[in-house]
Amino acid sequence: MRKDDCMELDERKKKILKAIIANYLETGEPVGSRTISKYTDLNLSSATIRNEMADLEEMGYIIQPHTSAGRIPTDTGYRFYVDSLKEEKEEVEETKSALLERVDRMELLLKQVAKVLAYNTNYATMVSAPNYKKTVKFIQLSQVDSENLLAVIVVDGNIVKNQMIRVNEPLENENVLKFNILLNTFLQGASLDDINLEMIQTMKSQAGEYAPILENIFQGIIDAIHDANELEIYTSGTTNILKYPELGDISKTSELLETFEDKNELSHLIEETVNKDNEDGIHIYIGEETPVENMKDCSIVTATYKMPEGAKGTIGIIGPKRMDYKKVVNTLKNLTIELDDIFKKGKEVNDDGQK
Amino acid sequence: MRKDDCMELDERKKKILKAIIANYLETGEPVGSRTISKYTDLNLSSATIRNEMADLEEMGYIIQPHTSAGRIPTDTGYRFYVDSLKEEKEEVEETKSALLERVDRMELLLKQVAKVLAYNTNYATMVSAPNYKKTVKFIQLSQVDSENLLAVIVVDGNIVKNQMIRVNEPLENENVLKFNILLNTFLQGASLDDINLEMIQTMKSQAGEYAPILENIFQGIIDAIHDANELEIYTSGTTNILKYPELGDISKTSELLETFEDKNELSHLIEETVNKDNEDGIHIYIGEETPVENMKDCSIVTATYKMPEGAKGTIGIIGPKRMDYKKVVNTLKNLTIELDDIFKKGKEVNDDGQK
DNA sequence: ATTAGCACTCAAAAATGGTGAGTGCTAATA
DNA sequence: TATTAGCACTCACCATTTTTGAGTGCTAAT
Repeated sequence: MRKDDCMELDERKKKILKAIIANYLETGEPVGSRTISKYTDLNLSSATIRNEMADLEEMGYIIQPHTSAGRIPTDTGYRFYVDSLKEEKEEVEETKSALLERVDRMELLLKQVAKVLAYNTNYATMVSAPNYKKTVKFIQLSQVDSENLLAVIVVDGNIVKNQMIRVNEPLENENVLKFNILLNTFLQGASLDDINLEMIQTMKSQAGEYAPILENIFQGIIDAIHDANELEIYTSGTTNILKYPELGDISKTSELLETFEDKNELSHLIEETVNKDNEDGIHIYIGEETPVENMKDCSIVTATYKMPEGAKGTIGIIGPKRMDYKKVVNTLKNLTIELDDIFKKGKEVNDDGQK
Repeated sequence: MRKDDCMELDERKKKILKAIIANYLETGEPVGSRTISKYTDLNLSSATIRNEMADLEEMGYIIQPHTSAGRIPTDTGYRFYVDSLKEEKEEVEETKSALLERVDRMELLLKQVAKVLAYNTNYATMVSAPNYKKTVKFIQLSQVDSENLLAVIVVDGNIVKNQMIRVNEPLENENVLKFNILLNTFLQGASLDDINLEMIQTMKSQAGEYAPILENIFQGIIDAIHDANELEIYTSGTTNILKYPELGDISKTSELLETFEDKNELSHLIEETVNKDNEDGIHIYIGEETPVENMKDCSIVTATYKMPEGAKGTIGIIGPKRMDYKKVVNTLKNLTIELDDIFKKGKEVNDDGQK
């Protein structure tokens, strides 16, 4: 490196670096100079390549797992590769996912998306429910038996929450009716934020002698909305993680699996991806870049889908750093497009004549 | 073996066999004659033990993984050991599970049981919902928006099922009311079996012009009850499976995990344990004894819990054959007792004054 | 019936050695 | 000046051998 020590990669280096990484993605073996010498169209001898590789190593793009072995990409290397992919013309090919028939309940739909994604990519996948501020669409209180009131709360997106409420003595039928009217009058269209002390007071005063019970009911409802607001995450294909022993020893893999089962950590990740929006909604975390401790040896690719109301959710995969980023990104894009479509249609259908 | 070739185990052999297995359970290493010679209180030289061990091997209780190694138990050996445990005085010690506070919803309760069990035993655990014939306790139909009817169905045990039903045009309010009365009149207390063609016909005739819609509603309700009747299974601690590499290579482990995720196979197993009842509700499957193909290298221990109505469910663990059976059985017994209690109390509370 | 003693076995660990892919460096070349 | 050919060197990987030690079965003595 005489010319210019702090210069950026010149065209040739780029080509070589890409070739190295592409090759490594295919084979999983450290790639040597001779291989590249033939692999690329620029006719260079292995010696020249070796010099260039030495430079690339010095710059931190590649590394030797041990002396006298070929090179493998560093996180920085992967990052370069992934970024360079974006500049290429993208032909979003069709992914097979006719599986995605119309599903009524959000939960089933998302679970299915997770499955399809896992099936298509062979990685561990996660799908988050859209994070919009849920507002109450409909509340129904019913006396189930002498001691149990059932509050059924439907929030938009037709997510249904049930909440059993213990009461000491059964309410009379007409009182249940009254309550229902009261509740719906005040709460329809309300989000969690809207339910403030003032509103509660007003409602209590209107409930008269049943105010104490109302207390109970409120708690139930708040719990339910709270519940609905919680970031729900569905995962699939977690056992795929076992297929990539490069992720390290069993104990690490096991920790990874636990992180997945747990889902708490995942929700951080997902919140980040949703908030840090960018052009096409695709986020790629490589190795150390990931915010989840246990996944520093993996890569994470996520995509954001949007609902017409503006709510957003995330679908994503987690796999080894050595992954077919092109294909993964493609699949994710396709799925988000499909999801967006489903929601758009759902919207059209759902809202006709109601608002 | 001169005395009597086909004789049962004499007292000494039993003692030795137990010692071998107990030791193996602890260490996981093949156990040799010298170890036993010191381990037991019967003062015998290693040579004598060796002779006895040769006999035990011939009888199929233990085996050498290779010549000139110690012995490890066969499935038959484990079986003997486990059976002999039963005869001992059992002091059911307390397990720590104050975690089990009162939980309202069955689903949460069972999930928690699975967790507690996994936490206490460090094995993969499964818990099945009780399998009683669910009967409808309460049905509520409501118009959620212009196109969606929500059927809320409560079956006993306060399990709530929601079912969105698409309709082409909204029902008038009073019709919804009518439907509710109609539905509850006919269906309250009915099990899935009770809903036959005749009943449907009768109801249809009473529904008058809305009969076609009824069709739709029925399907929804049948689906829901069906759903409720399905054997639900909750698992936990599945990653514990990774901790026991003795279960074989990664690919086998991975298959096992998939079986667990899938839950279909598990339901067979659980049905069997529930039906093949025995004295204390404990079932132990060792190795080849298990009905699930993928688990031939594991042991499965299950316990049955009972609800006052007679419904039964299963909790169980899956681990390596080399497992602390005593502790596991203990933990299971404790948990079932606790579960039985919870349900009994629930019953008392629930049924007062209703029937 | 039990035991001491001894030769034998064999898995697992450690030592050994060969192979080859790949490197860095130097000197020759275009 | 950039490229290349050539060469010595490194080191993971593999297969083979050696060593070790726990454990056995058998026999003869108690």
